[in-house]
Amino acid sequence: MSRLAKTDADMVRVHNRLAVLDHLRRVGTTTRKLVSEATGLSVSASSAISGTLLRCGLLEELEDDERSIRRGRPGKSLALCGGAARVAALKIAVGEVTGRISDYAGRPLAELRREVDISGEDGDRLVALLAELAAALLERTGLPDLDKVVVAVQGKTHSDLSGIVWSPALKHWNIEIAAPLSQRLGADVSVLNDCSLMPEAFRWRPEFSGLDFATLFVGFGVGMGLKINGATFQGKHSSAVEFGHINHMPHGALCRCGNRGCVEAYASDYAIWRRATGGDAIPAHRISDAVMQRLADAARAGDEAARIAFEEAGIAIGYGLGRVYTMIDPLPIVLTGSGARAIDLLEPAIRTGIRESSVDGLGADAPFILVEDTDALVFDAGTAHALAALDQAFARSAAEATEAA
Amino acid sequence: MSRLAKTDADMVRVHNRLAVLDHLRRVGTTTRKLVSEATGLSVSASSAISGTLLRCGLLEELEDDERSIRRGRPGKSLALCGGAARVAALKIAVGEVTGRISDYAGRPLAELRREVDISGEDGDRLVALLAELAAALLERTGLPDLDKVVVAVQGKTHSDLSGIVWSPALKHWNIEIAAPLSQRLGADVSVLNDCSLMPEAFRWRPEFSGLDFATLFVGFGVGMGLKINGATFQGKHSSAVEFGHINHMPHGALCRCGNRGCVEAYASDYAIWRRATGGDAIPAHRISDAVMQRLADAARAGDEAARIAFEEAGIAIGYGLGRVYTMIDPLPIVLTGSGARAIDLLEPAIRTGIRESSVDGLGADAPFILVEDTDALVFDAGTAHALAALDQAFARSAAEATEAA
DNA sequence: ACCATTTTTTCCGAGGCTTGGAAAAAGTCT
DNA sequence: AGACTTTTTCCAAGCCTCGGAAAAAATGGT
Repeated sequence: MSRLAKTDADMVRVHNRLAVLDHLRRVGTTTRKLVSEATGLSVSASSAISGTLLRCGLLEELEDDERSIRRGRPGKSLALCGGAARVAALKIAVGEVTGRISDYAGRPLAELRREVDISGEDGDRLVALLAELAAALLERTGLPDLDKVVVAVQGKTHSDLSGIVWSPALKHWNIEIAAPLSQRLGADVSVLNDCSLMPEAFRWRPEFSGLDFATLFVGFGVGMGLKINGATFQGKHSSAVEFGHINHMPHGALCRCGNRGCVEAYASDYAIWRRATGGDAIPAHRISDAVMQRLADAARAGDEAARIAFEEAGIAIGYGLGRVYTMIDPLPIVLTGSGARAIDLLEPAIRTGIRESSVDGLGADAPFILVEDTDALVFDAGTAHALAALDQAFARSAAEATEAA
Repeated sequence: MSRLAKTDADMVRVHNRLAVLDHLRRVGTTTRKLVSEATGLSVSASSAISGTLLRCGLLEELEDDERSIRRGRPGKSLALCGGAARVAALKIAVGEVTGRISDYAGRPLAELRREVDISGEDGDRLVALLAELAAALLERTGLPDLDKVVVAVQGKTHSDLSGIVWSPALKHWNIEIAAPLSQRLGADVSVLNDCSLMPEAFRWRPEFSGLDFATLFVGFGVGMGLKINGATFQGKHSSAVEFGHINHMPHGALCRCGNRGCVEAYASDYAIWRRATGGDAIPAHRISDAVMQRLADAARAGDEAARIAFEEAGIAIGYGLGRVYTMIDPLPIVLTGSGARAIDLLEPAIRTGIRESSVDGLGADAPFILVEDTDALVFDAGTAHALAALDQAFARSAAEATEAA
């Protein structure tokens, strides 16, 4: 019925603890005084909150032996205590399951990759595979258990973070992951779409602070993540921001999703490949990075068919971005995937597409930021998402810890 | 630097007062007990806050002489005190300037319409015209002054709510409105795009509570408003959600904005008219509602050219919605403008368009809610926006009022 | 070495807002 | 008129944060 709920002292406490943790995530190491300046809290409050978090074991005081430059009592350095918790970011993709485990400070502890044909797996076996991967990761670190797990999935996921609706990596539909995996691992599990999760990787990076932007993956598929009004966008029904399936051309090229004219049907690896090689069917298997690399080299060397394929891909991406810009606003783009490696071939066409499809050509000069390692980006994003969830939980539960002291 | 700011008792007080005001806006009249139940506040707190707001003159106790049905002490009815403030919603459109003044309870007090050719006006004269309109409205009500004014504009407005970037109603660009009009009227002024403002009209309507939806205006232009994650979307750079200028067809029909293939170039009055009459130029003058009505009747009577014109309009709208749905999520649509009157001609094509352009045809069954009176919708929206701003201001300043008592 | 200076941290009382329970108020029902 | 029920008010208590004072920990100068 009513939309606005009350607030009380509890909320204030939770919010302010979160503000302190958030500041620490941004700067890595700080002092009570600096916390006070960054958050606007009084030094007394900053000191009190830091003390509580220290007693909870979330923070630790560092023994810094560097002689201070300035006069006066040097501030005691505070940092997130890595040992306070462990999180895992797992990734389900075509033909592989990968994962990274990190400590509470965000430091990676171990990474693992399993190349397996998972296409035929049902829910039970997929969960078992993920659990086994998590166990193997834990074993490498010698640590006992996990506190939070994020599963990033190629494909559409449920908006309640419970599992997979559909994935190109799997034949089965509607696979429940979160609940059974959570039971196995004894940790909270969230399942999200890999592309829409990507902006989380920049959550605490100072150069992206307060900035709205989009992440764009161009590869075997085309996907987008949106950071808007300071929050990573999540749809109500599905993982959303299906940029690859925004229609580019009515009744256009055939897309994997069954529709015609999607951006993906022009800009994904398979679309570029089939356009360059003269077909119009969807290849049964994934086009390898090596093949795409050769195709790009051919285009650079003057192969007309290849050049046109990349150009049309760029136009489709550009029109898609222009449409997004018209709706939302021009945004900087973080670009990753095989498209990032072929940016020299794509960029002019992308900018042409934006210019032709947005009012006054707005956004045609939006900056592109290239990220080479897509896997690392997804791990960073999943880890950040997991840590943010933990911070929230810890800020809430620190109430009990206060009494324990 | 840091994103999360501190919270303290002041914030709690402001937030909770706002919760009480918000509840009152939703239900109209309430009691202290009901406030407590709706907000989650204790009855003591609810009573204390109500008392403060009463002393501030924002609320009033009603003498309800109806005999209570239930046993026990009857709750004393509380309602927003209309006399606490006055707000105006002004509207700038092609060939007219209109306005409505309302009291703090949201009751309309007067409406006025000036049909004038404003196309050649510069900033000063436009501000003077608006000020004169506001003064005339005030005079009708016999009230002294305004507390908040919202100006809804056809066209693009600055995201800082300061004025107009460009409007089809005006020849001049970049007209500053808020600051000079505010100085004249002695009230805070906000300038917003009419279409993106529309969702505000439903801010406190119970059937839209907590619901994300879009408002779609189809008429002389095509515009959209977006309520998303509980907030009315506002772009960072411009008024945004330029649905009418989302590209429908690369290199397609010529649009007023200079681009080719915009949704507006297929779905607006002028687009439908020129398609039906066989031209491809943009008519110099606005197509009247009467002409559009006749065109619709012709289509219903079997005129093939007219039928196709409406069908192509529907397809363009449908593809546009499908693209939005693919990005965000399927949303209910509140439809208004001449397009709402021709919904019988448009709807099948719109749904076809959505089906062909969204993954799995998702959203093809999204509900359409028709609103006949577009002017009233904009006034409702402007008034709600103004009242929400006042509530926020009052909740903040009630601090001083506490001491005054 | 020693003391003044500077800066950070801790400690303590005060103030503000909400809470929960008790008391008061204002009706209905028998 | 008295019992009962429900709403409202009143008051002590609990949690935060804030501001200032005191303590702590380093540097710089003599």
